[in-house]
Amino acid sequence: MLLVIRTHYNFRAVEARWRATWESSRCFCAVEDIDRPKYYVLEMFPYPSGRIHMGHVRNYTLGDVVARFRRAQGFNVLHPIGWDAFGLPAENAALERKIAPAQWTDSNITAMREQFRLMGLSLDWSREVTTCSPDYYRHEQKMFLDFLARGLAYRKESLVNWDPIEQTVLANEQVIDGLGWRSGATVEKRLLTQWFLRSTAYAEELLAGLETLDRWPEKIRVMQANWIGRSEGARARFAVAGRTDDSVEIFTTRPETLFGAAFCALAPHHPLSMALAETDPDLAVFLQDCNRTGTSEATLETTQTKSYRTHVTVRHPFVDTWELPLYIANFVVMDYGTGAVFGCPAHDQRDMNFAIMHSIPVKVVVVPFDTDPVIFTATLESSRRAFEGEGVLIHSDFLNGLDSVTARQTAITQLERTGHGCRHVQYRLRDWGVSRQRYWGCPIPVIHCPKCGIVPVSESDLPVQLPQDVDITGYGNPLERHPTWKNVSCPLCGGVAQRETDTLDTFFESSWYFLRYCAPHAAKGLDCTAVTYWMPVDQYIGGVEHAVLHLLYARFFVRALRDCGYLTIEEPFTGLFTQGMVCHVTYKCQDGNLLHPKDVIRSRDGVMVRIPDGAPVTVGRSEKMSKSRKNIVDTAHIIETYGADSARLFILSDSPPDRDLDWTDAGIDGAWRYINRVWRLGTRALTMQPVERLPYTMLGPSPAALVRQAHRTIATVTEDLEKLRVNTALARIRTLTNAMEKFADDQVGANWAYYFTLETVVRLLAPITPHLAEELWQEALGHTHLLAQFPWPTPDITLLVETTVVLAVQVNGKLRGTVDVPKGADTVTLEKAALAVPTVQTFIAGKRIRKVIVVPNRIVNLLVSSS
RNA sequence: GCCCGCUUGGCGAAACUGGUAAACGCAACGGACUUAAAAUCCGUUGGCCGAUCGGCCUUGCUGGUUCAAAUCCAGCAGCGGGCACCA
Repeated sequence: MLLVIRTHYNFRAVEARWRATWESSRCFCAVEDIDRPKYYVLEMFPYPSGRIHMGHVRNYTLGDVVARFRRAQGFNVLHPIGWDAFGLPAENAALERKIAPAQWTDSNITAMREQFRLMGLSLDWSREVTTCSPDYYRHEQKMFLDFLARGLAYRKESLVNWDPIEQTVLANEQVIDGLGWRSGATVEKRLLTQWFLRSTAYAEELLAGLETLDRWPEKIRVMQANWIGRSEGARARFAVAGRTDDSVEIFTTRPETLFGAAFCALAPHHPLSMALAETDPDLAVFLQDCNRTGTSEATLETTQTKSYRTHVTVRHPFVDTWELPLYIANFVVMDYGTGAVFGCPAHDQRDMNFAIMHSIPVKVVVVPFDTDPVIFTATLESSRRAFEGEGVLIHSDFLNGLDSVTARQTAITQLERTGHGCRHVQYRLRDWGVSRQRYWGCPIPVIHCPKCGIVPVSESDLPVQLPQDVDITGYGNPLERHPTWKNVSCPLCGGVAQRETDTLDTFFESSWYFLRYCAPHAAKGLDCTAVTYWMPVDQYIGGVEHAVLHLLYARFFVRALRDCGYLTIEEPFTGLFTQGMVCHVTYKCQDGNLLHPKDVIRSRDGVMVRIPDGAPVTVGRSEKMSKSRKNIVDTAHIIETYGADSARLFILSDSPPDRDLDWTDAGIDGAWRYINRVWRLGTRALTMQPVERLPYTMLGPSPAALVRQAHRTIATVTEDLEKLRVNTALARIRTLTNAMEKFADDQVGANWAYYFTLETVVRLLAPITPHLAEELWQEALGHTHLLAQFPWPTPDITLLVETTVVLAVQVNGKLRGTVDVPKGADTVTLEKAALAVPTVQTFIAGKRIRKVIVVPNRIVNLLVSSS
């Protein structure tokens, strides 16, 4: 059918048509094929909030560009999607709207699935996975049991944020300025027995593995390395004076400063602190006081150092007769190292501050190299600035005269020899607490039996399903309060027992969903053949906010699964791309209230005003789109007005994908205009005489130049897309379409050159604006098969070779002219050509040429001096 | 406090390994078409000076290396991100 020439592209009809064709042809469904190289591209799966936002559009469009590009390159592409469906918002919705979390989640998924479809993404919907489905979480319950059997899952007491009004545990994000987000009650710290995964067992491996991730952003690797936080040092034991059984074990990175020790301090939750409090009522009060401190960052920042001097003293590990005071201090954290420190005021600023507060004497044991110890000591004491650098040891018995690096090793050796300590590598990384006292999560499949203790649910009883009939009130844990669900008989003794009512952290589901996509309907959780074929993910794309938690948990989880025999890989994601945020300016009217972009319009004078009354509006800086800033642009509305291709094109234009992007109305208009320009280029092909393919050598000069430019564009766009530089790829394509618009002549082969160039543009645009490309491919170019299944173009490399180059000519380093020269010309020819440039001659006339620098194919620099 | 980034026209940006700074786009301005508007098309657009040809300056700031620096080095400033009583 001939295309009717119109000035406007009917995106509604075109997009709907090709979407339907792709879907019915199932051309995006992946099938394992060991004869073809695979490519696994994955965007971080969405939480089903109910609507897709611009961040999603950016994320999935980028992924789709990669998927379509790699598919065209001949890879067997896996590009799946699913839903990260457990989590707190569903419970909030249940509370606010009296709708069951499952129902709320389901209807959100239905709505979002439709919105994703409208974007024309080349997703394999046959592999859709929903994490709140028992078919999904039954497998992670099995994994949990395997972890438990291997000692990778365990229980221990841990501090949680406790809301005394809601009688519930709060996540850190739910604690705002030390208060519960809903109740406003002061949040307390409570010790609760919780489930943990032993992620610290993999600290070294997770750190070393970062070295192999050369297709990850450096920034993310640094963040993970810092998070894991490896420190080398020693543990040392200080015996408690007068109590033969008790000792205080500390960790230090500076064991060489032990002779400068002035005190020891314990965390309030240290077992010895608790033990001492039993016979010391003042200490008990102090410990209670410490528990009341909030956990938010703001609170931590303003928290004063609080400490308590106990009645006991501890003995120095190197000098048995030397006794040091023992403090309990709130700045010592229980879950790092041993929960105890020794204080060395002269060489640690925080210890110095502590010493000042408690009038503890300062003993200098390290002086900077080539410095007088007496003068230095005096200066340090008066300035009250600790010296934390390297230097020479003094007043330190067997360490005297050593440099601090050597002394560190000597001190450790001595600790080990005397049995008072040992070398130790400490990580900042903590074990992953996976317990949540929440309803909408995966139930932890264990049973608590008064006789048998913790009993795993037997495999045949999986999944442990969430009850449907829960009452979500906002108080306590709904599973705990459910009348019958938790009551079961013990699988071992058959006696009365209770289910675990904690559910798993939602990061648990996201730690293995990418494995499930490989065989989403398999009876086993992981199908070994499919996982071996598809994994690892070749290109993972998502927001930088997951740089540490999700990406680190997943890396740990895959290793834990490996050790349980599920798979053999180590790193789940060999390529990672972190996209920037989508931002928008904020609008504020004079009363200080924020206004939504749809309530604001540009007046005739060019200033922004409020829509109903024309009241002036101030434009604030561009910030990440969010409800609270009222700067969200509605995705559905944009797609409805401009079409998916325009939205995709805009979001990929201009800004490099890893940087933040400003959403502007002008920008989306510009994308829409460009789509129409390409459309018109397509319609122009229809008016041409039937096109006959001509060999390049028969083309006239101008058609030949266009064809050459098309080949060059193929080469550069391919290179750009390999590196996800979509903005520059688009700039190249635009340059080519600009040339097409200007191209008008009747030289030999003009029609062929135009047709070929149009075909090139269409093929290069296919990953970016797939509907438009498919339409032009079939309707304007006359192809009868799907472009979505057609190979990527390859440039004719013989046409990429330039015969001439523009030589820049500088005089004394300043550009004075250019000249066309044959490519590869020798230096003598280049120098001659350079000297002949008229604009150059005016600058060298009457001057002496001292030196000539010739860089073939690039530049000639003439150094002249007057006279 | 510690650790990372980043800084180029009015704006988003480009520039391979040090070799013609500002490609591509947005906005703006001028023009064509139109009764008019929109759409479209054609121009101009880093700054300063100069009638034109042209000249001088210009990649956060100050220095350095080099025939040549947005790019490399040192110091400083500003912005952003991560971690944070981590011993």
